[in-house]
Amino acid sequence: MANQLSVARFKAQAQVFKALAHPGRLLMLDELSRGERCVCDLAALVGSEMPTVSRHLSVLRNAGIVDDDKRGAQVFYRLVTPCVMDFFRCVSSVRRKARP
Amino acid sequence: MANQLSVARFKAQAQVFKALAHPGRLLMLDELSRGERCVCDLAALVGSEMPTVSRHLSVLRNAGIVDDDKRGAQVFYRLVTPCVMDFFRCVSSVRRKARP
DNA sequence: GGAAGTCTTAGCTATATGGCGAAATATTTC
DNA sequence: GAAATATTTCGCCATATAGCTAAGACTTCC
Repeated sequence: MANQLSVARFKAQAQVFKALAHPGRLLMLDELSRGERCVCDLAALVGSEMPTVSRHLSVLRNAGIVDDDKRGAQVFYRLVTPCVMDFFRCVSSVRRKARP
Repeated sequence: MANQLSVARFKAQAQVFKALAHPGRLLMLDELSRGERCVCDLAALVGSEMPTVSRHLSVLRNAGIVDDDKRGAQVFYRLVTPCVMDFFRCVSSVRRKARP
């Protein structure tokens, strides 16, 4: 059986993948790859209610993928680790091999 | 609001991330990166019952990440898209920026 | 300071996911 | 062909996730 150290490491890594495992969150990340956006912008983009979007953003923030910056009444989110976007190329190649 | 095409694309991508969003499955993928393994090997590795492991493997197979090869009474799984392993480096850098 | 705008938190419900044991299926061995 | 081995599928329960509305907190505008 695997040792505890690697189990803990994979548990932490799984958290990051879990944060990426939602279409709406990927859509928001794609948008954030072109610059910071406020919550209202992202809510309009994905077409969900603001509380829902706020929750999604907190998931991404807790995973260390985005960061927030409150300016006035608005909160702007931005991508912390742009390498996340590089995943998509590989994911596309995975998808081409997926069975329906 | 986002167009339907990109929504569909992100939905498919999210499926791949969802398949990666489990510590046990990451552990198995790490093992498979060193060569093909039968289900019983992987079950011993993660320390779960075989039905559980078999289910995890079918998730990975449906996502296009692994493929199976039945030889005799055993079924061997192997990594189809090794680029998946490259994710881990980036994920590590994400984790270092995550808030606890 | 009250109204309007922006965002988050809380409470609720519905659905998805993960684990197990039991049962079904396929293969080898005797 | 019966017993043993390897794997998958099924049925069950417990927990996690996602969406909503309502309510709370903060900022700006008048």
